[in-house]
Amino acid sequence: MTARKEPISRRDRPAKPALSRRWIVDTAVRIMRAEGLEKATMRRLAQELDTGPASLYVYVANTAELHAAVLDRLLGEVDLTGRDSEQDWREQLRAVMVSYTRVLFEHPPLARAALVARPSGENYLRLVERVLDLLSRSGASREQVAWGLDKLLQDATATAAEHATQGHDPTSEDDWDATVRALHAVDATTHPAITAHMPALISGTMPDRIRWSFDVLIYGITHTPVPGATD
Amino acid sequence: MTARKEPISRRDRPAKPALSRRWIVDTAVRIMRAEGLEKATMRRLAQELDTGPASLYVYVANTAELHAAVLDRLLGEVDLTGRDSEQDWREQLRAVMVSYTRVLFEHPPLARAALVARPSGENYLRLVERVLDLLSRSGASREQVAWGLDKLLQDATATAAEHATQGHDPTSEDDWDATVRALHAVDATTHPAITAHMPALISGTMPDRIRWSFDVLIYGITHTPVPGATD
DNA sequence: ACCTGAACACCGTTCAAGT
DNA sequence: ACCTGAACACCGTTCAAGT
Repeated sequence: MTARKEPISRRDRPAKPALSRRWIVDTAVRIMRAEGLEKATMRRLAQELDTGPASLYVYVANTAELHAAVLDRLLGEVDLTGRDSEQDWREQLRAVMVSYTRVLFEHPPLARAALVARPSGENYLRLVERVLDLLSRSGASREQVAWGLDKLLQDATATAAEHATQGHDPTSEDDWDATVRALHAVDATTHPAITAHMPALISGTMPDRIRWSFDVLIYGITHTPVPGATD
Repeated sequence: MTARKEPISRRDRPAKPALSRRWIVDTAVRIMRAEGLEKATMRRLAQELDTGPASLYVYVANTAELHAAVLDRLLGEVDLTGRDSEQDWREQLRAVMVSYTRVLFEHPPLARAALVARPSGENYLRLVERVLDLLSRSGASREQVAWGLDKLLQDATATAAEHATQGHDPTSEDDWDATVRALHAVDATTHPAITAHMPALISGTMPDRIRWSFDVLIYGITHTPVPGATD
């Protein structure tokens, strides 16, 4: 606690805050919001925190763990309350999933990180608790509810992860466009099914597709028994 | 065609094959099989092809496009034929999806790449054609079949992408383990639903979960009409 | 016209050496 | 004991300059 260094160095710049896991994650979130997750690198973080990259490894094991921590922080923004007027578990669950999807849609690289490094923070557990609670009101078996949770979260996460639009500038939107072009360019003789389904393959707004996916999963989950389940 | 250089340099090493997109992708596939997709970098590829990295950009636009090409090459291994004895479209489709999943499971980084850079190569189109053909035999509407295709491929791709096991050495399996530990450590008072569903949340073998997911999706897809569909 | 050496602007992670 | 400078071993992509 006793100052060993010259007080002058203290006045030169604002007091450098002590490094901590919390402060590192806070900074990573700030950089991600301003410039995207890809800029929240160990080196950049160290620079921002006025230290060397090696120092960060005292508080986080590696980049994957850091990104998992950032994800959990973001999951705190998911709205878990249903509207009070809404009594139906299905619509409350839909609202939670829409909120979760919306949060991930703002940061697709984070959705991709979520597919690799499974989260396990407190906000993730809160989300899991809420989804299980709502889904169990369907009357489906415990096994169906438990396995169904994974499918719901996986579907939303994968949909957000696919939503590339790297810099959402229209110059580099070639990705989905290339697939659409390939589907259109297909020969009707060699690919009759693609030709027959052509308008529908690329139809639908994102909200419509997300709504339909949710309905598909809920219907499937509540009607498909888990193999070997005892109840 | 006329030799301008000393013949001696020709004898020093085997003739350097002419660069081509095909040869680049072949080499990337070879490196991926031997050491994983993460080693199939532009620089490593250039080294392997005895040139500088800049030369590759004459044939591939960037790393994402290269990985998409590698994925399409791998998709050539997906078994699209159902067994002859099997007449049921559902079981034939299941076999195709299991084969697709199996191919991606051998290279999870490729599954992750597939979620980002949508493929559009010939083997991808062959797979799409086959899945649409089989799924349309369910009698579901064109819209349900078209949107259902996306869900089936997305589910299998995301499941493979999640299957991290980076170097499949047991020392770094902390990832899913951490989630399991977090679920177990949860307080029964604050997280009653997690506690109630606990055994089921982590139960099930991968084949059982994959089989159930397929059944959930097929049931949901064939029973959920697409909003605003005309047929 | 076609190709590429060399440079630019970065990465993650480790470990010996400092305080 | 705790922290970190500097190094190691890489990246993707571009562009001026060569053949």
